[in-house]
Amino acid sequence: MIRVLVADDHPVVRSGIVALLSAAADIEVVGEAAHGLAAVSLAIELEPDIVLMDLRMPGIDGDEATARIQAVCPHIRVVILTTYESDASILSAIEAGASGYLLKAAPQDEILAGIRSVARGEVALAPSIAAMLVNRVKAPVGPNLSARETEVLALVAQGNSNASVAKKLSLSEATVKTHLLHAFEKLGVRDRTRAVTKAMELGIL
Amino acid sequence: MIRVLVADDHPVVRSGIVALLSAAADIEVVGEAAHGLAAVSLAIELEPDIVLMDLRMPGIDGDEATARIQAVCPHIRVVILTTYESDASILSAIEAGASGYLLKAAPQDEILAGIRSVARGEVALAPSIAAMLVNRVKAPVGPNLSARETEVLALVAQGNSNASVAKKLSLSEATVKTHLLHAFEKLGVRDRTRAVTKAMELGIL
DNA sequence: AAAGGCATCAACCGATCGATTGACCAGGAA
DNA sequence: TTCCTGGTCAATCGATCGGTTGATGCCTTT
Repeated sequence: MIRVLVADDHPVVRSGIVALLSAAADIEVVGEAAHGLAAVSLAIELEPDIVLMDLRMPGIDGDEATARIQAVCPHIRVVILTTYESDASILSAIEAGASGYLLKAAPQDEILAGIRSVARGEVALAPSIAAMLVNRVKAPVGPNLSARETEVLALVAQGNSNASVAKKLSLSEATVKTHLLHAFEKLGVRDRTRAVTKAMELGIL
Repeated sequence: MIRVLVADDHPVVRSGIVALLSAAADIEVVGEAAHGLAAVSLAIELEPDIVLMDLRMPGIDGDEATARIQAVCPHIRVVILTTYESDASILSAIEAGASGYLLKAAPQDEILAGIRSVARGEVALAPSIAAMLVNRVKAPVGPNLSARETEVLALVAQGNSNASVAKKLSLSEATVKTHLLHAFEKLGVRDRTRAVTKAMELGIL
């Protein structure tokens, strides 16, 4: 019997998940949490095999909750079940120690299969997520702005002029320009405004 | 008996909603749709009292589906049940003809109460939504960019120069500048880059 | 009819930006 | 060591932008 703790701040969604899990003969829902903090304390108290967790929750979010659970009880495996499939959220969830990342949009048996996979010690990823991660690794085409370049671009995004950025970073204006130009090249862009929007699209800012 | 059609692309969520509704003695779920188009055709076919609809759906989204249903069957009332509470999505849903806007984060009985309200001909809004609308009306502090200003700013966000924007909109450069300056004023900003990021923060772009 | 908001355009000017070129230094990889 | 990357800086110049002022015409509201 796989013992599962369900954490989701939406009552409707939570009850839907619980109903789905309860209907499976080999899965037992041992607890429910409505926010991140409750998920952490319940996980420590109940020691479930798996925590099925939403990312967006009031207070501390799924990432943070996952990290805290992993810090105390590394044997508990966390599976993220969420609506979103943005690059950033997936990566940060996996960094936080999640063993699975499933989408609410997935068919129900896919979700059940994912939970069983993780219970067996495997890693469960939704197909679209897996594809995305493959792309990440395969094609580092994602423009790697250096730390400095990102820093400069972030200040530009806030409406600072080159001179203003230079002052805030204790640099010469020439250096700021250089960093920006390098960022432009990497982003394939010709002006600061587009650089900022593109960086945002790519999740760099 | 209130006859309800449930439209949501997430199986887990949909079954949760259906379970909730079915448990209510005065509500009957007459159909389920997994995407916007199905919601429209099922609504027309089944003529439910209420369509309970998610906003984000594959193909045509909740807004569009709502508008189409209202166009054909204005007596069917649409209630949006979603995760999001951004200004823009709420307003466009209401514009599309929705009679209610509830959040999945709400307690279950609040959702049921909302459906019953709409069935009685009232308008049901989640408390936080209501508060937001009040603020909208009370404090038009939210910068209202004119259509033209927004259009210009959007092109600037894509990296277009003033001249380039002028060309694309068949305007003189002078006019583009004027629009941008007005946008700067309204956004309380001094340069184009910050204007773009601020507009994004405010959900204008 | 008058007033105000919006869109349109013009001319001007100083400030800023973007492009280019070239330079120096530190640190890691080959 | 040598090569390469990343960070630092400078000088210059044309292009672009932002601010300002002022003007016209079209709506809607009053």
